[in-house]
Amino acid sequence: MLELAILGLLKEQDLHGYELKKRLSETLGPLSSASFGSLYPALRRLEAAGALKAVEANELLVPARAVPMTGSLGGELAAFRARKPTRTSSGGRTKKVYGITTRGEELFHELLRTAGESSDDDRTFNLQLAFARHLDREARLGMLERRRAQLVERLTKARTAIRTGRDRLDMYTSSLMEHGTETTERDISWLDRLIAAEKRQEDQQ
Amino acid sequence: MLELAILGLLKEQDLHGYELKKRLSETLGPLSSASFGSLYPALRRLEAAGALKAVEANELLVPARAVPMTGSLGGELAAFRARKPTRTSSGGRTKKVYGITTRGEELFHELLRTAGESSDDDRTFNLQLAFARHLDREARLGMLERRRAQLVERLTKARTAIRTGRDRLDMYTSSLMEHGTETTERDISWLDRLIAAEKRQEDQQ
DNA sequence: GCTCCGATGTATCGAGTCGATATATCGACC
DNA sequence: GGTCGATATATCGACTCGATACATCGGAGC
Repeated sequence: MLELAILGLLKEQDLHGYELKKRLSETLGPLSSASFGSLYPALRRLEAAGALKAVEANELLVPARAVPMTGSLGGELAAFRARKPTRTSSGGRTKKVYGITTRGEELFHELLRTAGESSDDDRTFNLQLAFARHLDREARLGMLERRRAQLVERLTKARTAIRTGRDRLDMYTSSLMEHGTETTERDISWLDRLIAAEKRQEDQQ
Repeated sequence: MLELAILGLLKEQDLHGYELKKRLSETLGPLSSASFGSLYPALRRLEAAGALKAVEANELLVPARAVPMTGSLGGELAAFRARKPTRTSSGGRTKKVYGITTRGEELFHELLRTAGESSDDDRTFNLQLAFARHLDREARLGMLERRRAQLVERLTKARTAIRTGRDRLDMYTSSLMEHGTETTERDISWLDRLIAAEKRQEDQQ
């Protein structure tokens, strides 16, 4: 769900593709990554869906030297158009800054609520949690409980797999599975702390 | 690296697609998953590369009732050919059992050694470890150390991201990152135990 | 000044994966 | 006899990744 990440970041601030990519890999760290090969198509998809609009197409090709003091807008435009053909095809230093639309905000909340309902993908949940502040307490609690249930199920299956494959499993595989279940247990405890904190705040209102 | 998982499973036993899928999602659990949409193309790729060969195309369409006692092989074949066209296109209960070739064994070891050299993908490493028993101690130690280095780097980046984004981060995101770094720390400790065990055995020889 | 390099920036391509779906058979249960 | 769920192979469209192409800018070094 790259769309969710894009919309979430653009909700806070208008950004262009390259900057978006940097924030995805730095700020959101390994929670989302994403490459240009998926980012730019995603931006076009979202723009086509009316969730984004190109706020500003900042042509950095505009020379630094001052434009003649005629104040003529026509001259500006002519110069702009004249420069365009120098770009043989795509690319270059042209910035395309995107902003989120009302439709985009709606889509964002839609994705934030429903993503991860089917599919217990870790990265999707991380992304949802990273933007959980945009949800009301009830939806947030629902999301956390749903995730908890998924992890409990995963734990059950993992334990069954360990019990079933006893003896057949070599040292490395069993160590891997053991460590995996411990990690899942800790994830559940962590979720429980988040849920408890959420309910505490609910009571205090 | 679905190929690695397939080759690893077929190294132990000849299997057909559906059974392979079951083992991938049950035995190897959430370490690998894989869907039919990637499994069958992968099988065809491996077969085309000469890493696998179809050991047995078990036509379950063969009727259970005994063939007339003529002992005529020609009759058998004719009946077999006659039944074929009843399958309009693909699918059905026909089993195609695959076996690994010498070329496949080579490819397996190649993948086992080199996979995960670039890209610190968790699932790839898990898969490598699950088949680590097929490597010699030296290669195994190298693999573990390489993974350790990747996790340490990930930890450093994560800590920098937390320090950099202090204050700007809301409660949910910081909790997520905190929990992420703790998990990575535990992964490193676990790796250290595996490395230590490996070196202990090395000494005892 | 000049040139080369690395960061900035948009974009596409091929290959691989997923989830959904189509097709078909089998055994079991009512 | 008829439906249902498991077994089985296969493809489709949508999405993602990593590599690559193209293009410009700023600075470091000569």
